[in-house]
Amino acid sequence: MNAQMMDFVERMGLALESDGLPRIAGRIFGLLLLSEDCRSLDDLAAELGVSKGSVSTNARLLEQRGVLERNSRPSDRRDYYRVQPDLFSHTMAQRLARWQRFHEAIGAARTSLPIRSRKVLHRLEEYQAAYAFMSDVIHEGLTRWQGRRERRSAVAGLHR
Amino acid sequence: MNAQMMDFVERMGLALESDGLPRIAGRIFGLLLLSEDCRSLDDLAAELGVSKGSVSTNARLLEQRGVLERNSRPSDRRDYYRVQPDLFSHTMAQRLARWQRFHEAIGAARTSLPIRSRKVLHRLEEYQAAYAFMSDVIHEGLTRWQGRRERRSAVAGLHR
DNA sequence: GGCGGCGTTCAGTTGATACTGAACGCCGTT
DNA sequence: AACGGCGTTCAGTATCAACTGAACGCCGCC
Repeated sequence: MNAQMMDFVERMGLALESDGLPRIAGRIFGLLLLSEDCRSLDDLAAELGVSKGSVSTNARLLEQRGVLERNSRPSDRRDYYRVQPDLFSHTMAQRLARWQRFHEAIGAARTSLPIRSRKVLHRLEEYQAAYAFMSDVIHEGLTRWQGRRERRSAVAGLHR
Repeated sequence: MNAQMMDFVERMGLALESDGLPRIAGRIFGLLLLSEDCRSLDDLAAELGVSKGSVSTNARLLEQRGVLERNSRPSDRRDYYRVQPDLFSHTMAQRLARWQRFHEAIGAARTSLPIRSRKVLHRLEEYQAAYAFMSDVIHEGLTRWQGRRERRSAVAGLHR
């Protein structure tokens, strides 16, 4: 791994850290983003210079979040990781889900809290309406994008 | 402040904490979300049971992020805070901006890193294309929503 | 010019969590 | 059945950031 790649990996470490993930998770992600093939845990640990335990924990974390994909090979006990092929849709969906929890908290407050002020009630209603609207917009956009994607890969299939 | 409100405030504290902000910032936000009028720093500190210093720092942080708005009153040296009236658009724009930084890092990698693998190159290009597409979708949706908002408030103005 | 109320700042403490490294369990092989 | 390679787990450590509370600077008022 050359210096520029290490730099990129490190930037990804910080980027995902600011997203609430451990820094090593970000480094794993960055490294796999630049990797042609799947990589084993020991491979990742060696390349990043971190302990095997950290790589194991964080790779599984990223897999659970839909960022990485774990593969196995015949007659090989090792686990291999690579970035989720449909990375974009997964991370987008992930963000939406996290956002929705916030939205639900406001909804619960609006219905179950004894709110006297009309101004406050109106504020919460408006926020929820805006969320619902944008949620639809984003979901609709995502399905449109996936449609394009499938069409393109179908065409690419024909060219093979 | 009753128990249910404290519960909501606390939930907001955790929610914004998972977004990279201090917990107290989330609590301030939650409290102001349920408040009819502006609140002074001392007021917030007393109601939340935290130090004045924390409230000062975190309220300014939220103001800088476009979440809160700082007001002043004639012949009163105190600062008053309330939630940004157009909260939704601001937080949405904020999220997009943070996301774009991530996107730019990938763009820089794609152009300036010596990437041999076509597979990797294609992966990065696809991610960027998806980002560009969704960024447009979201921006377009936001302006549409703001249009609706203005029309509604204009109608409300007629009814007054 | 002293005084009190206000927001800000900063050193110190506390609390949380990422990370290490060693121990462990599992399993196929010899 | 012992061994080696693999992933996982966990106690211990180190690092980092939030939060406190006290000191500070500013400003209008008595």
